[in-house]
Amino acid sequence: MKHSTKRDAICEVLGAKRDHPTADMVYERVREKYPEISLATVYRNLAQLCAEGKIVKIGATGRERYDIDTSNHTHFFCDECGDVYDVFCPLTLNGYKNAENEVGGEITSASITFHGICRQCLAAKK
Amino acid sequence: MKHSTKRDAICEVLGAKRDHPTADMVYERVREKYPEISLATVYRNLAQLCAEGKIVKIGATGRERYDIDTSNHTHFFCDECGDVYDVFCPLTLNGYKNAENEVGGEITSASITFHGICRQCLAAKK
DNA sequence: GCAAAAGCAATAATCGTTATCGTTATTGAT
DNA sequence: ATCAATAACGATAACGATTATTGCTTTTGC
Repeated sequence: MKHSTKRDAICEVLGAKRDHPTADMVYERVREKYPEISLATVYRNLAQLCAEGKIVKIGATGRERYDIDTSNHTHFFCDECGDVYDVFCPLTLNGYKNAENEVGGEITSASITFHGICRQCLAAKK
Repeated sequence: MKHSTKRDAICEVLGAKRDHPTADMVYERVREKYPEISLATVYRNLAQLCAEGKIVKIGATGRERYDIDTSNHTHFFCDECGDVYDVFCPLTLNGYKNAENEVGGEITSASITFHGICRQCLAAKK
């Protein structure tokens, strides 16, 4: 992979505000610096960075979101505003081995996601 | 909600082979009995049944899958063949409360999904 | 500097899903 | 049984997110 100014800008955007932006959001933010960038370039580079393991795609149905933090952590989706927050506190899943026995195959990963209402939306509701 | 022959057929298909079919798969299977059914009708009824809580949509990025079993259980996605299997063995998640404290909001649900290689694909690899 | 390879913008195309619209089936009251 | 209200229907257009294509432009190793 060659060096690219646009890809740098995309990484910079992902690092600056870690709110797990969508491709569109990344596009809008990069455009502030490079107004000529194309949405296709954003998609292409996001896919490329994912393939390289430099960023991670968060499985959000309908609209994908991207996270530059590839360390092991969980995500909390606010069902009210749609924002995504990180959860770094340690979580343990018991019964994992039984699950593997039940399916008979090999479980390579277990993903946990939280849904609910975030602090701000909770406060706004009162 | 009025009674409908097509909706019955869709439920029947979902009940017959519980392999968590996609809308397309449901469409193909219902067509064996009702060749004139439209894909739109399938989507419409699947959405309706979901809204009624009669079936459940499995969050599979890109292509949704449907499950007539609304009881609490987990899903295992085979990354090789794409099939989805049920996991009924009990799982417990520790650290849940800490997560809620960390985000400050209210966690209403936690979803767990497994990924890996199913029994068949594992056997085929040897 | 120069040529090869990767990157780029613009845009067309694709995919899964949803909305629209004119017609048909189901229902509950007569 | 009839009839009007309304939900459901099929066909298809539209939609939003993403991917592929194409012809041109940077970047890089030499």
